[in-house]
Amino acid sequence: MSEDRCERRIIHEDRLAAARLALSGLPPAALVCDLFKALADPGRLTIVSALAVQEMCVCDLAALLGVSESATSHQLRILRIANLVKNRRDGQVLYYRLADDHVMQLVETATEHAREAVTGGGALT
Amino acid sequence: MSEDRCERRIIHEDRLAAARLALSGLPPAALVCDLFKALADPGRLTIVSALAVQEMCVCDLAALLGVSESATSHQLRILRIANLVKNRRDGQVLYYRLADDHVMQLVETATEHAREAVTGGGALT
DNA sequence: GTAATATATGAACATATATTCATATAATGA
DNA sequence: TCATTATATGAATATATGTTCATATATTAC
Repeated sequence: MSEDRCERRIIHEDRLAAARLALSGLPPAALVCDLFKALADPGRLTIVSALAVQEMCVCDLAALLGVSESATSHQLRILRIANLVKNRRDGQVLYYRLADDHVMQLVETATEHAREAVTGGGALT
Repeated sequence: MSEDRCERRIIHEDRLAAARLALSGLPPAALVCDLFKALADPGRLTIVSALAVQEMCVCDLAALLGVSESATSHQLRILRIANLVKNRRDGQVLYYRLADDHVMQLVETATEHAREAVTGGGALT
């Protein structure tokens, strides 16, 4: 009759407590995670990298990605909701730009990490 | 008979060229993107945040996340493949730790961004 | 050697996500 | 006002992803 949910092993209760304490001071993981989710697509990452250079409109970005403007607009919506990009209207055209410095910093750090993985992290030839 | 694939509008060809040039100097987006994908899950992000404090074993992490050790191990594999975590064995126990400083830097920047979105980015009451 | 513990991994299934297509909105020009 | 251009968005479908369950591997104890 009893539930068996509590039979988990806990080797280091002290570490568990320390981890819980540290996590309690942070925003919910799901919230922070949404930011990474927004960057976790090659198309959206390309958009962000391009916007690091200059602001661009939807049809430019669509051409850059080689996908439809509709698909591009959907991607931009996700980036907007995650507060990664902003836009300004000039007539019929919406120009997108990065929302703040965090975005570039994230992409730069990730790019650096990727470079090291390719360069230095390979097999010990 | 002809394909209509080339009818895309290109408003700013100069910007498109500049973006292409900038992108050509970067690692492929799909590669960098894998890093964000690895962090784009609340469970994995929680693991990384916990490992920022101290190294932990699989069953500790499973207890922390409240999921099975199998699920935790699958998540750790993804983090390992993305070069975000490393482990060392002590007897039967594998202790996981962050792979390098980039990881913490990424999570810190993202956390900061999330905090600002909640704090400052809210509606203009 | 066998048993037990800690972790890893493959397959299957359920959910999440990205693109396409059709349609809606917003701004401009006639 | 009507047509056109630029972008946004909803629904549907196809693919990707996470968890579970069963099983495999590695280490230690006996």
